[in-house]
Amino acid sequence: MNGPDPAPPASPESATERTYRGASDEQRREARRRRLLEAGLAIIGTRGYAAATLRAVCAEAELTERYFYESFANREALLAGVHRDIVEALRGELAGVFGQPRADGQAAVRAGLAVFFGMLRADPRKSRVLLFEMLGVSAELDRVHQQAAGEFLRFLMSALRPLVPAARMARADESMVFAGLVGAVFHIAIRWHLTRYEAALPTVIESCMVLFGSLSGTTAEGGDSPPSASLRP
Amino acid sequence: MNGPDPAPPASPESATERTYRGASDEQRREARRRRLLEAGLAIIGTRGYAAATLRAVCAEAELTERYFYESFANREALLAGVHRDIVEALRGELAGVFGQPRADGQAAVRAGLAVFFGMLRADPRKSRVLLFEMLGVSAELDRVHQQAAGEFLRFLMSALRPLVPAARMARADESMVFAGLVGAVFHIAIRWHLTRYEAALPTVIESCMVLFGSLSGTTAEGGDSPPSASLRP
DNA sequence: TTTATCTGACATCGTGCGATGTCACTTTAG
DNA sequence: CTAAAGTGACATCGCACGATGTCAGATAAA
Repeated sequence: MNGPDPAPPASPESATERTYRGASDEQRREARRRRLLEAGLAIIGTRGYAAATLRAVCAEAELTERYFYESFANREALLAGVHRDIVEALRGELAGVFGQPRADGQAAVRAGLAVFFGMLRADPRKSRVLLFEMLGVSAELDRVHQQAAGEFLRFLMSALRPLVPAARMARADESMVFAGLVGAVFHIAIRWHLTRYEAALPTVIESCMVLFGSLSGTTAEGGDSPPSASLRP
Repeated sequence: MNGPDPAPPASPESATERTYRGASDEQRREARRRRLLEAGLAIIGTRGYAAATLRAVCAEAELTERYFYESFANREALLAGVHRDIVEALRGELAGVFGQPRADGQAAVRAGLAVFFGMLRADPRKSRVLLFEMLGVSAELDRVHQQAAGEFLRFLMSALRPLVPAARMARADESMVFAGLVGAVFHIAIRWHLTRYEAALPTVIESCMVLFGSLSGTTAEGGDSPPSASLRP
């Protein structure tokens, strides 16, 4: 009567597969994870990381604490996950802009800046996570933040580096200069956020281009005001 | 027998004045405050703001909790105080550099950068407080951080603005451009800190000057390498 | 229907927080 | 000397945190 292995009851690693409410194990896990990430973005992006307590996040996601630890080791991992989603969305769009080498590097950089600032203004919660909440939490997250800045740095260098005369970098460190430019863009974004996105998007982009333009040898292209030397406010 | 008001026992505001161990009320208060600030710098600057618990700070300062509340309303106020000391020390030294208008604006900026980066390298704890621990704690401290960046912005504009041709700023926002430069300097400082101050100070300064140089019309002054257009790594 | 898994609400544990209080001891003022 | 003020080492309170555990009821597979 004993059939050939009728049930695999205690399979190691518990590879049990079972549908529940019409969704597989993986699908349910992933759905919960996405809900937690969305809740994390909602809370961290509006009230800050300190307000993103376990219970607050779980209440926002309408899940219990157990499912938090199913997807994240701790609060910090949630912040890292939210940040990662934002950075990957940006990277995806920027890769489309900088993917193939363009003839006009400046135009590519303008398009990239439009993507970056456009996304931040479209969802200020992402601004807050990307620009404010990542620093000072832990050394690990500081590193992640720096790594994300490095991503943008590579895009910038790919488009801008061929335009920079080597003599300009004589006594400087090239990667440090470009890192400074990324910091400039970030800081301008921070100001823009704190001033509630008051300035127009083209003004923001052109302000960045002024900084980039100092690298490439090109001077102002369409100035209509006289080059008065010194003016006091 | 009842003399004319022999004792002012319940004077309002308790304006009692009395020396203790050779120091007045105010002097003792101030000494305790300074010890707490030093303890705060030691802990926040090495283990982070999260590690600066009330009891940890009081233990480091060799004072009791009562004296913490004598000088600070809460932990956040301590961080603000530590930050304020750092910013004021920097402002004092920078005021000496940028105080009177110089003939050579670039030299003034170089001197200012040397002060800034020199202080950070001399005490990396201050770097950490100034560049890492201020962001993401609270909206109030974000504002304080932004205000400190504004101080540096004013120094930078005072020395650099007369050199910038107005045409360069045609479609940009001037204060936004300078804010970007401050952000660039901060970001370079962050990288320098995270790489344990590996690069030489003059290299750091010249990397900043490359960014500033793009504003003023001046091109490279002492380049000894040929202006090869495009080079691949 | 029975059995095993999944789910959600809640309890528990240790810790640190802000805040306040207690009490012996030291130092100064009268 | 005596009384008052300053000091330091702790204790205590209520609360919320991160983290982990418990257990009854819902759901699907046998």
